[in-house]
Amino acid sequence: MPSQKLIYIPISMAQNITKREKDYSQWYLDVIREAQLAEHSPVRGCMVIRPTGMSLWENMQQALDKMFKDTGHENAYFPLFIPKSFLSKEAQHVEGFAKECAVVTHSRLMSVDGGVEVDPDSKLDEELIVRPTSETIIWDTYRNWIQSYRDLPILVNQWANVVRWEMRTRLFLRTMEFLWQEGHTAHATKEEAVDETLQMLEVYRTFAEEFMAMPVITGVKTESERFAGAEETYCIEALMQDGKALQAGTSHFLGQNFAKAFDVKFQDKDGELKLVWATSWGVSTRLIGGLIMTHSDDQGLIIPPKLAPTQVVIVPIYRSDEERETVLEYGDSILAELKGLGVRAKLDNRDNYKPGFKFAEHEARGIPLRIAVGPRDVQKNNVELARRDTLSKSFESRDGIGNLVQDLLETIQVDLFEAAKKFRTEKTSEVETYEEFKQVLKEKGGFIYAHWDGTAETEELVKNETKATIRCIPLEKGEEGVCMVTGKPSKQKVLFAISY
RNA sequence: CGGGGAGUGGCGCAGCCCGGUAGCGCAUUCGCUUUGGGAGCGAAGGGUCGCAGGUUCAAAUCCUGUCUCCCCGACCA
Repeated sequence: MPSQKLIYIPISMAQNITKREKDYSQWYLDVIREAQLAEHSPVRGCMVIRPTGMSLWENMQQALDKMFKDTGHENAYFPLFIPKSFLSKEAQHVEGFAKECAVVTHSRLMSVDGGVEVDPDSKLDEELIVRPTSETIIWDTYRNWIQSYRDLPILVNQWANVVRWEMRTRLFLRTMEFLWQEGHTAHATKEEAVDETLQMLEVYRTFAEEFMAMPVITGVKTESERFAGAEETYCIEALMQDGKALQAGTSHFLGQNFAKAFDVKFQDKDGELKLVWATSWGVSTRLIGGLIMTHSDDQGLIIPPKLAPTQVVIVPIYRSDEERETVLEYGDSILAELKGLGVRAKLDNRDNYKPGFKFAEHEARGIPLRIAVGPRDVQKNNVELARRDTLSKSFESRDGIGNLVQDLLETIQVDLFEAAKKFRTEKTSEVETYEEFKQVLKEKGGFIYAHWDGTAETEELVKNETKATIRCIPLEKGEEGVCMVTGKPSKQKVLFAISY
């Protein structure tokens, strides 16, 4: 776990900064700033994603999108605005989102004394809601797309922005506007829809663990944590370095709720008119927050090789123009070799920064591997290779560097996952009594497995008394027992944690 | 939305208590010297002190309102 004190302090600046006490949030914000991922926008609770952050997101998008396509999905795009009446068609759905909607009421402005005001004459007949999620507008559309069982399944995904008027925001983890992907599928049978829900949960698990190197627990949400309008919400839960849990992705089995609300029926093989079964699933830019809080250290961000916009940076070291020329030529040849192997590499030939500065900067931005080359290396046919995750350095032969880098990138990917998993294991406890639960939560935090009687009352009680919530009922079945609070029977232990 | 803290050149801050017209470090630009872990010296540019009112001869400083950010609660991907 990072010391939470400071990252990236130029010695010359230290005296100015060290005065400031830093907590985990501040550390988190510092990583974002030093890695140049994002910043606050002039609008409350929103953020500007900088190119560095965007290319990271694009890599995540690309990997996810491929996994969606591989499982038979297609991309589509639905409108940003949802007529107010649509939202009220599914009772639970409105209830869940009503409190956090941005509402468009007018369509024009007018000049008044050099300023502008809303033109009262432009009031809309029906207000438009800026989508907090797209189930309603999509199911309204699906009604027209679906008549026969031959029209099913519909397997659609949308990459979009959504707006939720949050009371309290946090860069990446909870912004008012965020980028995400939302899959919306329609099926002829319940079994097929349930299978789809579980399949997408597995896609998310795979992405989190194999690409983000972020271990997750898969499970089902309790009724109180369920998505508004869903029959069942599945999720992946990750553990951050400060011991708090992060819901990293959700996959919902929506039953026939939206089909009923939007009157989406199909004629089946047997000639009968039936309601369509639905799923929806999504992950958002919150994943970037999860990535930061899983891997970063006091030197800054650490990006797993598979997602890193730049996987290897080559830093040339030289004194004279003559040396510069030889070293850059040497660096270029390495760059060409790496690129030829499909490695995302860059040569940092900026002339206005010294090598030490570049080392620190690339570390802050989380580039997995660094190759430093100077006159001595050229002479010996060497390179200096430095790993971001372990901060270790070694000298390697120039020959075969491409393959070595490829291997090392894979190693780093695996090591990051293993390190995160080790951390999670250490931060995971299993308790039998409520006393033990409270003590562990206070002293150690992290994930706690405990028996629960399955009632919302007990869940609520634990939440009120300890702030810990049931993150999920793990899919991996455990043994039966008795509830730590009430002593009533429990089918299996559930996962508790304090969450973001 | 309730409680606490904060908004001053691009970034990080001091100045505010006790009003007198803005300063430091970093960054930027130019020059010379430097370059294997965040370079040195010299010179230069850049701020109507979050915004709006008020008090005053005079406001970054005092008063009121408002917006935004951070932390703690309630809400949530």
